[in-house]
Amino acid sequence: MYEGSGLRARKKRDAMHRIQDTALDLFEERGYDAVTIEEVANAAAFAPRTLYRYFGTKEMLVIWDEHDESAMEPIRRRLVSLDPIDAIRQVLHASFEAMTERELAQLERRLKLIYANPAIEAALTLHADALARHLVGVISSSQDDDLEAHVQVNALVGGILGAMRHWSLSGASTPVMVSIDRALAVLERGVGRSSAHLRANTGNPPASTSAGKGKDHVR
Amino acid sequence: MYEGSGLRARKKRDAMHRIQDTALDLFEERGYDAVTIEEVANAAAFAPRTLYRYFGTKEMLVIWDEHDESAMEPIRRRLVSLDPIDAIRQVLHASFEAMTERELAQLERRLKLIYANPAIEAALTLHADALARHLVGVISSSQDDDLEAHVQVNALVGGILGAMRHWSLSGASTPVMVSIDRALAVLERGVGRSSAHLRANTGNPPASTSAGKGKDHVR
DNA sequence: CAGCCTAAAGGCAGTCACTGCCACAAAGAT
DNA sequence: ATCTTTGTGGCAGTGACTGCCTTTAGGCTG
Repeated sequence: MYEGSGLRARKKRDAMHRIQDTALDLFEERGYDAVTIEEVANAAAFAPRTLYRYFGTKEMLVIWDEHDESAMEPIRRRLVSLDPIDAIRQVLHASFEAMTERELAQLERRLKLIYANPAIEAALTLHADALARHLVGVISSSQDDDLEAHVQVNALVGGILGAMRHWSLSGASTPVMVSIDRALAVLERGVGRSSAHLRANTGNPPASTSAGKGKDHVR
Repeated sequence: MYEGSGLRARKKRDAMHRIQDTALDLFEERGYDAVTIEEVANAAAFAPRTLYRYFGTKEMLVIWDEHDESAMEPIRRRLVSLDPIDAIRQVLHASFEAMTERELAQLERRLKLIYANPAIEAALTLHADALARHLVGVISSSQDDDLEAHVQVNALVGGILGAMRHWSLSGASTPVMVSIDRALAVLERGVGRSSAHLRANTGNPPASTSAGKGKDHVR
């Protein structure tokens, strides 16, 4: 596993960018589902087998981000002294500021495709979930309560994804980071409390017994 | 689309239960990945095509819960007057109390399989996510802030899933509902604040510029 | 610079989840 | 009993993904 430099590494990264660009073109043009991996491979002049080696799955052609891999370390570093929300916020802010115009445009392109396509959005959720699991490992090893770490990180990741979806559904007009910032604020305040619509009952039990019929288990 | 009664409906539900039981047996015995849909179908004496019609996907053979479908209404009803956390908590409590011994055992069986198998866990995440989207629709139509609804519901669902995973990873010894209750408490308190490890900095900016290299975008 | 070695790319064949289509059977209405 | 409707079974196909093996090319050594 090589890393940053080396001709091989550069060649691979270049290839991945070319392939992703090609894929985004085709997906935008004809729809994600209507394009097969083989077509992308042909258009990008690579063997299908190679696409699979690079990206693993079809969805990753859209989801993949060059900088994702290197983002874990900074987060991990900050988690030692900061709570999860602040850690994520700082790293995200730094990332967005470091992005070029071209990268930002590419990101929006990808996000639009993601949220226009349930299959890709699903894959993104999974991807984020894997990241969450990673973070849980970091936190709970240096802290007391395991369950609390699980819940906090999962809620955090879920909340951010929710913000991104909302951003996408509402036209993607403002910068994504604004939505994410607002999401983080909501999470800090606590899920129960809404800004408007304030109420005082935080724990009265009853309501219908007639609804006893409506069971649910976990999901 | 029929509902509760009618002989056809009963027959279908019975068949689904039989098929799910068969599937769980096989999956536990030989591992989820090593069992094909066709084998499940044969063992349960149904056509593969029928399994797909009933369950849609292989993962749903494990995830499916008879009562899931009827659970949305009670939640929706409570969301009018309660905040999301209280609504979910009440419905979940009611559901668990209404469960028979046999149903509870089956639930644990399913959960063990789910969390022993990344593919199924992924599908569960997606399933939960779809439910979250539903809830967002209910809330944001009767409330002011769209984004807040997205974030809250997503965080809520994410947090519950986190609790369940933790419960599973830590041996599944206590009742699931206990873990979920604790998760809900964490969410109410706000993601930033941990119970122990209290700190006072909720918004100081800096830290490394050296970490500017570590970018990340969104996912 | 030649030649070796290791790692990556291409090609092939196969598996399996999932789908559309059509013929058939059984539930429910007349 | 007959008609209609709705669900079921079988068939053939698609396409994502994998293991395996061959070939190519980077990267290092003398």
